[in-house]
Amino acid sequence: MTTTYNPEKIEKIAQNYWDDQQCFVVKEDSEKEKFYCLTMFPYPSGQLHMGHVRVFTISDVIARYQRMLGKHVLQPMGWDAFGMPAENAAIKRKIAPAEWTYKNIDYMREQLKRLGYAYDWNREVTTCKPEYYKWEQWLFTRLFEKGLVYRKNSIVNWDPVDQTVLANEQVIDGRGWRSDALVERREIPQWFMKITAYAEELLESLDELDGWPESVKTMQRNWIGKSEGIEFAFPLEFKNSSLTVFTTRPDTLMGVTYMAVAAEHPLALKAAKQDTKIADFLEECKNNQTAEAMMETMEKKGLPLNLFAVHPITQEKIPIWVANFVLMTYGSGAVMAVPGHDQRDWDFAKHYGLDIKQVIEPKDGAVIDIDKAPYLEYGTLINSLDYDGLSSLDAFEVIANYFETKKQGQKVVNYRLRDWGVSRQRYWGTPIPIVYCEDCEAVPVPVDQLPVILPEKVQFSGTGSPLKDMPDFYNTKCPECGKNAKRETDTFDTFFESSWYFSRYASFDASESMLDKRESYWMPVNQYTGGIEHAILHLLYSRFFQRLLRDEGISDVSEPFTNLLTQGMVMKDGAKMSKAKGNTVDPQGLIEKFGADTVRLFMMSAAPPELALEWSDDGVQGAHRFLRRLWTAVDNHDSVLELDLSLDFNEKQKALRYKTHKTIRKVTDDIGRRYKFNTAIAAVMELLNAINKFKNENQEGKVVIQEALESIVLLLSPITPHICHALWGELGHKEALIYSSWPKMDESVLVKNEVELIIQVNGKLRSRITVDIDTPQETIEAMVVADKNVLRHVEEKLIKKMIYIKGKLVNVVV
RNA sequence: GCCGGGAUGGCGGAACUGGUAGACGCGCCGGAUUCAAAAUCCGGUUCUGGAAACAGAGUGCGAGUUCGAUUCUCGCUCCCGGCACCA
Repeated sequence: MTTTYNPEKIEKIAQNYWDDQQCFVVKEDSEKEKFYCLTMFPYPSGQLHMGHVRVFTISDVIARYQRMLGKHVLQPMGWDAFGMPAENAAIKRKIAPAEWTYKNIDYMREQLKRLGYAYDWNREVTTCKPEYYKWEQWLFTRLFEKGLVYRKNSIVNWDPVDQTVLANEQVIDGRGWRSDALVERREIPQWFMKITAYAEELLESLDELDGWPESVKTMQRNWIGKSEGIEFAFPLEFKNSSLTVFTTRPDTLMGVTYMAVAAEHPLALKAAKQDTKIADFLEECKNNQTAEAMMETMEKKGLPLNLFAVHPITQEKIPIWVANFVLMTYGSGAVMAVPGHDQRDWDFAKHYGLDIKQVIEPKDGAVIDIDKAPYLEYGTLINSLDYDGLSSLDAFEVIANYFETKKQGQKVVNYRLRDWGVSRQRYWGTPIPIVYCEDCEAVPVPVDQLPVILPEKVQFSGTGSPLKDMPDFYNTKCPECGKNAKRETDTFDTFFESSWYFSRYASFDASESMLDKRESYWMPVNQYTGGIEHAILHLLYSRFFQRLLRDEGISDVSEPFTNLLTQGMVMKDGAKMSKAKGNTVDPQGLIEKFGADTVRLFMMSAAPPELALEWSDDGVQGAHRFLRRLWTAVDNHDSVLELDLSLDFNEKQKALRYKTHKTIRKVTDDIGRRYKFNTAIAAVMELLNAINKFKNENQEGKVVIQEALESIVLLLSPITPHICHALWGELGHKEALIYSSWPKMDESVLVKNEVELIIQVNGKLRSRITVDIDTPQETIEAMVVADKNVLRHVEEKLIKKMIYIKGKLVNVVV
């Protein structure tokens, strides 16, 4: 009797089975090797999009595969629930962010369940709940006591019409996205975490992260941006003060022809008081956007301050300029400009007609025209008085020593990494647990008063945070002196929540502490999967947080993620699929039409995980067709309950067994080592094609087909678990597939004594011969020379040599 | 601008360690089945020439190394991601 493949029905049956048997609920079990398989948790934006389906399926395939290897697998799921879109929805739809968020979570949880992921739903973590954010408030107050958090002024994008702070994303061509008003830079006090205190450790331990992609480690190294240089002062002319600069190229010291300071630098601010042109320029700089990409790509502009520094060695007068490209946040906010040997200094000098001096020449003494382009390499010093003839490297030491002995400067290590600004002038986030008191200043909220709960019933005006209009929230008593005081109304950056959620999954219901001893069973995460767009910020902050937890004594782990898989984005119309860009494809329709297995299979077969995947609606059909063919193949087969593989098989049967075991080997390697699910699926498709071509003649044939079909069902089960659950029963098994182990390939089936050799003439394929694997080289060469396809291409030409790669090819060079 | 990726048939991709370019799938073409269609099954499908055998070209562009390069080196072009308040 034939049945048809009905995904909706069989998927429900499989999911109910896993649910009833609590297959994915895990407890700590020291008897078994644990495997913590994690994906970056989603922001509950409304519906799942294809990027979610892709990353969750990748992780689920790995989790189910590891389970079949006998490991004790934890795969949790939760919600990165704070964030801007909830506030936007609140303004647009007049619905409170909390209500909108919880509704989205409920909908998306159902979508995830429909896709059949092997999650332990008992451990679900939602970051906007007080029982979660209470612990980051607690940690923050601990770090406050330790001096690892501090408050300082920093710059934000200010929308003067909406009277609100804008995210970089909300600034479009320098204007506010709603108001269209020109955005201003505004300095406000904000809270910072001292990630720079961990810069060296975060950098060094990258070397030991063998399970991370090299590209991500390189990005993090460059982001931390360690550079060794010297810091020293240029005295100011006629003044009893000096201008401190940092340079990585002290060897070019004699080539300094001007200095440049940032627009926020005290010297610039002072000069502006006497000169309206300078004041206007600083005013103009206030419209520069805060994003680094904007700073770097804008036109380089500057003005002389009519101030001069004195060169510490030559005593020459050096003009000081203010320039829009100098960053107040890096080094000392001032640079010594060496246009002869720095591209940006050169561009600026050319534009304003400043001197360009060559002080380095190439090691081979080649003559270069410094007027055409700066010379950026290391070399030999020239035009540098006593230092002439020194190499750049030697000069670094000599000049550094000169300043150190004169006590005018010293060698320093600088990092590009800046401290993490965690304050956000937004409502929908974790309240920063600080109280401001007139007498006691900033006071952390004591543990017994935590959590500081974010009120969920709010009205949104669209201008600024509603917390600022809620006296019930911000009016309080000072925890130290008891006087009337005001709460901080800023909230944490949402990266705060996502920097430790992975540990909380292990101690998901701990109510007395942030983490408990279950954390040490599960952490670190064995396999972390997520988008490449998180290569720096999220992954670096998480590595930082893990060290904070370690140094707080609540974790023994330093590195949170042992292995990292960065999956490429799902693109549509050439851009990342995202809600903000409005180019999303809703997976729901596809699931309803074809079933979860088809969607999972298609996502995994369309591209390898790391590659960006350009979405196309075609191809889903093909995946579905394959599953139907598989269903039919099992349906047409009479199952053999006892697999007797010691039978005497004929050549055709041996050939199918060879294919079966080669496929097991390939798929095991593709899923277990390479994470190439697309080629694993291709190999399984080939095996099914081979089964369908196989003409069965007898009982031995049935055994061989049974073996091949069982292999397919097992190999595919991490990718399409529902159909495999059903087919496993069809094949005669009483015990459910979920309890099966990963198939083992039989080496003896793969022994072959004949091999096909590729014959090339001058590297081009001309013929092929099949020989016994042990044929001696001389015999093979004789066969090659006699081959008529080879002869045609050799003709009268002289054979110069023959290259023989055993078991692979012969190349005849003429 | 800086940092990290990517580019292979009509399309998604394969070729893992320098050794058969195009596995597998989509699409398309032809055939079988059908009153007809859908579905299914069989065959073909890089381009050019050829009935075929076969020949030539071919992995973004330009050089180089090598018996042999999609793979390594150098120089470009274009696209994507990140650039610290999108998550």
